[in-house]
Amino acid sequence: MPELPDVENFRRFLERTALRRTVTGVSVCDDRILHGDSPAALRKAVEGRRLERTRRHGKHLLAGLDNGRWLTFHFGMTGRFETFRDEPPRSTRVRFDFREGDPLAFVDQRLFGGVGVTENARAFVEAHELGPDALEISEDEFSRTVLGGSRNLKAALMDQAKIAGIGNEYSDEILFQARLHPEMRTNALDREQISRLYRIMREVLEKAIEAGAGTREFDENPPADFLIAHRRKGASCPRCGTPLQTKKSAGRTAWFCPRCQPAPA
DNA sequence: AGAAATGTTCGGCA
DNA sequence: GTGCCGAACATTTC
Repeated sequence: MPELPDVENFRRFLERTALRRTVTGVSVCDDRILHGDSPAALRKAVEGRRLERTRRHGKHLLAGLDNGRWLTFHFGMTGRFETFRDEPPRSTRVRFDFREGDPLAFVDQRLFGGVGVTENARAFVEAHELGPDALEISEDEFSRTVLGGSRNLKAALMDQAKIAGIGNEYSDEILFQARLHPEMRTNALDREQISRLYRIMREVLEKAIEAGAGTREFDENPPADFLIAHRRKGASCPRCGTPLQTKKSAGRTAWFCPRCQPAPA
């Protein structure tokens, strides 16, 4: 679930709770979250260091330490941060203790996320073959790289190598707001449609961030015109009431309104 | 009880 | 190289 808007709010949360604090302890509760790296190496790089800055690229979050290294976080499908006083929350995989303030838990029930350390933030982004962040990409590059070629439009929006940060849920949301069918071909879009899609992509992501994506607040009170909250069986289009349709492709489910997002010719 | 959900990586196919 | 597909990974919820 965590996509660009969620991770942006995790970044802001990390700034509020951990920035300028010194890490006194790192406890790895489940080694699998390190994807083969050793808990000792993580501890050695992080313990005694101060968190000085944060950065987000697509769905990845990095936290800069005062030794020049970066803590890296990916949230997989169920990852999130939580602070606590006494007992760490269930499914805590890594626990960070600070000189002052409450400890921080990296929680990830399904273990698809990851925590690590890297020497170089830029090299990290390159190693993961990530394209520009979805809120940084220019309209020109969006048009040339994301929509270049001839491919399924929804798949193009989710291609992290071309544009980083959009996953299954937000690609559905963007296409719903743009009133474009997920199975349109990228080369079928005209200039005007491309411009509009680019603008709506930014609006959706920004609105989701401001509405608190990734927090309980968002789950309880998602924007009323968003499709996201309706992505479940038996739901209808929040705009016209038509029953939503799904289309499965490569293991992902696309949700869309057959009336607002008519099938390509 | 079995499928579905989600993101990334990887192997296979045209 | 391009584009698409499904499997694998782990876990809980329907």
